Amino acid sequence: MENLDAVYDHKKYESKWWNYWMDNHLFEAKPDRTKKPYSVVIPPPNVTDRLHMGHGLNVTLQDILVRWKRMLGYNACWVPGTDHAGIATQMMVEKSLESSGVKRKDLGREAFFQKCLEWKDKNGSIITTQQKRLGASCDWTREAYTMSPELSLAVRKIFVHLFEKGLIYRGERLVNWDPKLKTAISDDEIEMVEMQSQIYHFRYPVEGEDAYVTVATTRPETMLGDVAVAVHPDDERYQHLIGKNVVVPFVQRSIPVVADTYVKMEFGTGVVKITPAHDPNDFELGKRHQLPMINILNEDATLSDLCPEGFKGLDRYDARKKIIKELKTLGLFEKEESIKNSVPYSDRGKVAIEPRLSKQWYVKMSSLAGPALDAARDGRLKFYPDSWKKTYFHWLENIQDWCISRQLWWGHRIPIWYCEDSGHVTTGMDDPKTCGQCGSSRLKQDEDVLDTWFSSWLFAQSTFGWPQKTEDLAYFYPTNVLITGPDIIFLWVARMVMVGFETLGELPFHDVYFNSIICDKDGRKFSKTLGNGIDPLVVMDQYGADAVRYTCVSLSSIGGRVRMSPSDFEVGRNFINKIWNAARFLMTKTNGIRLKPLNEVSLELPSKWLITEFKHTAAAVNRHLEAYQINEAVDKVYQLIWRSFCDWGLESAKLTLDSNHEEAREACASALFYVFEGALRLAAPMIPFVTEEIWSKIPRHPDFRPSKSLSVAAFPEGEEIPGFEEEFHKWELVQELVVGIRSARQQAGVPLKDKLDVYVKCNESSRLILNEANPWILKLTSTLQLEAGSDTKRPARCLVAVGRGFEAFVPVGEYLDFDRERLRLENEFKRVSKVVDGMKAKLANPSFVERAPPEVIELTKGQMSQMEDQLESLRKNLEAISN
RNA sequence: GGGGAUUUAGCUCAGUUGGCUAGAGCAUCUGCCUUACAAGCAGAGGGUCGGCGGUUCGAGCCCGUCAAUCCCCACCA
Repeated sequence: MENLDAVYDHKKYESKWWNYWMDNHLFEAKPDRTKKPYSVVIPPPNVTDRLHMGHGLNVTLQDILVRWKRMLGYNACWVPGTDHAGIATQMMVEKSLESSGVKRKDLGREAFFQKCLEWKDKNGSIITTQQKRLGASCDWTREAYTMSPELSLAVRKIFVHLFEKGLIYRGERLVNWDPKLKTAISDDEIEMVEMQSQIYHFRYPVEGEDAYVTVATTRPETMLGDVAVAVHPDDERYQHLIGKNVVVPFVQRSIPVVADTYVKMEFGTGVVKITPAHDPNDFELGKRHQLPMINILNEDATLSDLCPEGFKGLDRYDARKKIIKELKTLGLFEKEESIKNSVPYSDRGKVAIEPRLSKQWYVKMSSLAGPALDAARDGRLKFYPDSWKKTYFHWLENIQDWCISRQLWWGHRIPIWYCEDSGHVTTGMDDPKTCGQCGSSRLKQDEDVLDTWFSSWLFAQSTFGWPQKTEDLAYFYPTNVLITGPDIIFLWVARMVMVGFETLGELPFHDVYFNSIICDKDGRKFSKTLGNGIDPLVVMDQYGADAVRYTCVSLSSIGGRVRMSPSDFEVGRNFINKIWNAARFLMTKTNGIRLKPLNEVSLELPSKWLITEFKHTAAAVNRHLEAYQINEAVDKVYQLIWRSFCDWGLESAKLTLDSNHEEAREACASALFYVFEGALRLAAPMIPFVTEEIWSKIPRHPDFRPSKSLSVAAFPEGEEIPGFEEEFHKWELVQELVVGIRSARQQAGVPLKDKLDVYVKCNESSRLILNEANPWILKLTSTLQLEAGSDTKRPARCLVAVGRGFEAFVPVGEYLDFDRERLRLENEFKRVSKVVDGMKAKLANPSFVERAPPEVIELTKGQMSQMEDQLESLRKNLEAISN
């Protein structure tokens, strides 16, 4: 027999088993029609990412499900991969270039792209290395990357497909412009930040009159692009102005006063300045009134050449100051007020975005949304928790067209070519050489790249080979479940569903599990700026991957948020330590004992109980995992190993194992290994490293088929053993008695070393059970001698433990403190009488007896008579002690 | 403005279709170095399940309402 080290050294075993799994290709999956597939694609992290606790939880949840199904015999395929992260990567590379004094533009497109490739090769594998450390049982030979040739082909295919279907179009409209990154971003990539702002009131002189109107704005610099002022058509204050012109100061532009119901009379002054090129509402109003659009911003948010001297070239915020100053000089400034408003910020660039007029490529979404909505409505697509469905519906029902072009260099270049002669626009799976309309060869490809999500939305099919008709795709698609955060329900999940229908006419998955958002102990999201994050790598170093996995998952129920502090991981570490020590003890204690199949040995009561506990747990774990109640499943395993196996199983087994009854020892050891080995298999998906190490060292139980790794051993399913259920309840009685005696003794202050006698009053069937369990009861309660029977008399100077169907007297002689014991019994009496009163009232209620199901009534009756007996014995004992 | 989530022990949370005396971990208190584990063992205390109302024989669970906290979406001249 091999021995286990005194202490579990996670560093040593994690790498050992990882290498073993990899060397034996245990997680690789190929289509195999003899097995049922179970496939999952990972939410691809950005190549720029470092593992944080959110990833940690997400990866662990997926890994538990995948390992579980793999052990159940499914052909489990978990596809890993990363996302090229257009904006994030470009920012990183630009930053590192700038630190050596190089600007992106100076380098040029080709060279910059090359730099990005280099950066990706060097840093892009960090996150995947970290996922592996957690034990992610992906098929790592399938590692996907959104800019790989295969996935790029899929991107090209869907683009061409949508273009030809008329669902991709180029439009000139206002986009969310990130002036730092100098690119458009989609509506879903902006974040509204509430802040204290100033609103400025100033005057526009009415043309040809000695009058003015007062407008209010938070962005006065946009006045240089004003093309009208608007009032409500019913506003009596301004009727006389409608149709007249006012003059924009600085540019001396004469602009009309228009009437539009968009204007709210009660807001501000009731007059709105209209800047169609820089405000979405103004844009719409401008279209209604055929107003011109004046683009006053450059791509870096400095004022454009359309602004007058003195303003052009100024940064937007400098321009704001200057405008105010000049308005004051002109006597047109009225006042400023402080208000709270929300300002759109770029998610990535962390600067205020500007609505800016530009030409971009869009996907028309409304027709794609239909099937995605239907699937969720009719239940083919399920969310866990279900409440996210509303969010999903709301977004899809109000879906906006998707701006997919980005003014970046890092990404999939848009496969669109413009003919410089005819202006004809073309696309295709192959790069066109000549214009399809005029035959000219002067073609120019679009400069922009595609939104990164335009590649990751295809992840469920592109990673299996789409658009090729591969065997992988036929076998593994659709995937079984998507596990991700609710924060990307629009950006990713909904779009995956839409493109799933569009590419293969099928849902990409039927279940979506949304994992919790991880917060610090004060309930704040982890963020870099707060510095409140817990680095999974640090805690893994400290406590081990298994401890981190266990803690993470046990803390997070489905959905919601989970508060986490670094000390929480001690719980996980303690659990790992407990299993390790249990294994050590079990192995040394049973050294040399032959293990036999369970049907060849005669099992003792506690063994039968323990085996039944294991079966119950196994069934519950499968049930919970099936329902995505993963924390519940993990908790069940914890309780089995710690509470049932260690506290009761091993403790009571000590007796038998120390005896010289060889057959009993064999039976006992066989049962212990049967359960422990099974528990390891139950725990393996959750804590794969430590279980694998122990499993490799413990002797093989003859009831199990050997396998080359615990990772591919059979997962226990909890089929019951006939006749054991009754034994199970017998031991439960024993447990109640043991706890009762221990409690009475301890409360009375009897030292453990003092062995006392116990006299139990109970019925005949209980007596038989207690007799059978006699040696264990003695052992577990420091009892010298136990007598049980229906006519047991209460001895003098004793403590009493009253349980379901028994009364246990513990004569303690000197130790008896009458007051203390009386108080204890009184409290117990109060507790029980409360319950009895409740039940009495229930049974006295005629409608309860009439309408409740008979089995419930029977149950209540049985409980009540039992509790009345308890109450009666408590009363008698109180009486006895008071005399 | 619209939608969602949460509220259960001092703390963090379970509680799976309404039905056994509401559970766990941590923390606290008490006693133990009882043949593996003090990162442990044994015991104890602690909850009118956010408030109110309703449905029901029966509510932590279902409905309504109020309150608090948080999140998402929309708007913000």
